[in-house]
Amino acid sequence: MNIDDLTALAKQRGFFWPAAEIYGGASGLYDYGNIGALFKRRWEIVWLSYFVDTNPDYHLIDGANMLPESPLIHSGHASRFNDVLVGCGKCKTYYRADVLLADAGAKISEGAGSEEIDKAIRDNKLKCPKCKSIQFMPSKAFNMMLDLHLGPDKGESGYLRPETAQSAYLNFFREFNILRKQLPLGLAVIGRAYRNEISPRQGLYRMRELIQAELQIFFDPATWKPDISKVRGRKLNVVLYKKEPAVITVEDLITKHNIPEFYAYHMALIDAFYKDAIKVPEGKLHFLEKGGDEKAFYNKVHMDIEVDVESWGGFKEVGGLHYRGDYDLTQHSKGSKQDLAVLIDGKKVMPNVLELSFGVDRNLWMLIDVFFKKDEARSVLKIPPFMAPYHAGLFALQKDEGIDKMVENVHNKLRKSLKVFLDDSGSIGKRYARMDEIGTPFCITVDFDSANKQSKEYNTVTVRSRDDKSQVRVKVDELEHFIKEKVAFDPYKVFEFH
RNA sequence: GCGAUUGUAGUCUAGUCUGGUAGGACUCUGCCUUGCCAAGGCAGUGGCCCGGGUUCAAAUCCCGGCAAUCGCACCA
Repeated sequence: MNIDDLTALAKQRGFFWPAAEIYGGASGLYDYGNIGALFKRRWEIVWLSYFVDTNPDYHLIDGANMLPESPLIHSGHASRFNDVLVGCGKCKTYYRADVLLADAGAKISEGAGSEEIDKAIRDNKLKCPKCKSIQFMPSKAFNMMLDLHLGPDKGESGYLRPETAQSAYLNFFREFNILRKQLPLGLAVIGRAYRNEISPRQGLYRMRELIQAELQIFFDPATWKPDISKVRGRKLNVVLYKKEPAVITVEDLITKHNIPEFYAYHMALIDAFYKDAIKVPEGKLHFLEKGGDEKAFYNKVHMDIEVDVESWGGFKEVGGLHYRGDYDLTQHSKGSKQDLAVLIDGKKVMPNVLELSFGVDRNLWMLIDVFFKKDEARSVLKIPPFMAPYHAGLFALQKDEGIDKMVENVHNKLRKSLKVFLDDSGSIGKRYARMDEIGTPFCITVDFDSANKQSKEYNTVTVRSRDDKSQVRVKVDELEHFIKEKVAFDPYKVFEFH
């Protein structure tokens, strides 16, 4: 499926489309529609139940999307997100000034301002790499963060948060005190982050407003030992830094490739989430290790979780696993002048952070791409049943008073615990087809026999399954249980958490 | 941000070069027919991305904007 087909499907079937579409849209901003919002909710619930609810030490919190300037100065975002760009006056190509100067061997101080950089460009007689011109336009700071003025007049400076992680770091100390002062402690946030991307691209891949689902695990590196025996023998597809793709066992990652035990454990945990729970096909998921310049400076170990997404042209990042050391809390200790180190067994410990980070929008796009199957006969979104926006469609086979009554009866039985789509327009085949395209796993049809007291089939309905079109007759009284157990998500059946 | 390509009903698309009543498919609505896999018949709704210019006349040509795709750059 290519990018145009996917966006057409998304618009047609109610998943997502450009924000402010009737005004021509806005680059990098998307709205979720009636189906997309349900789809997103399913993904978030599944993610939470797998990564957070399975561990009594992990908790969901929520944080402000607007933050004052100070925490983002000390997190490093205000300077690190703040690139000085310089444009060639002749060919109008823009470059990052620090990169250009470094390539020319010029020395420039960290966080240098525009004036210093313009002077350095002149002093070093820099040439445009493309057209060799020496006429550069005045450099200008470009901040990836969207700035705010909180309050009247110019107001207090602030930013929309560039990552949800900061909400977890800023709340760590209070949560640590509330939650019995123990490590490890996990704080999860699902929410929006904002980046003023220069060039949003590829649908939901790079957006200016994005949804992140992140789990920040605060731990004492001296003592944290997840039970590695649960993941022993698991084979992972890994592309180590500057290496060829390989299949490596968890043990080998630890013993032969220097990956920390807790890190390898979480790689396996994530691997099971995608391959065993969501059923991303073997070979379509790998871990890509980042190193050198591509790795964020504070990360000790950094791997992207990538999935082969046809409409994005290959393997693309849908999540990340980052061992951030104690960078975040150390920085916020300095910035806030509050000591965020904690006392564990009489010893001061600056907690380390392992970050499990997922792009929700990207994951939803990926699911559509990977699981949408089209042939001459039909189009089916074969997502896992627990991800489906609607659990079931409910149809009357014919127009008939008795049947309509039975439909209402069935609907009342199901609606409390299942999301049911009622449809009475068009042929039965057309109604099945509509449900197939939004991934509804079951369609319930009430026919004459269902409503006919004389019939042996009285009070039964047919349940048609999305993937193989097979049908079974189910008693109305057993229907709720029948469907519920098939659309439920049980993380304990996927991974041995305890 | 630079460059190339593109923008026509809800979706896909013909028409644009060479200016002259915007056509089709699917969808959607109603009726008839049928009743377990996108059936058929009849009828109907709905469109040239936005703004300006040239012209008797602009979907078509020109300028500006917005948006999308691809490439470059960017992506702590």
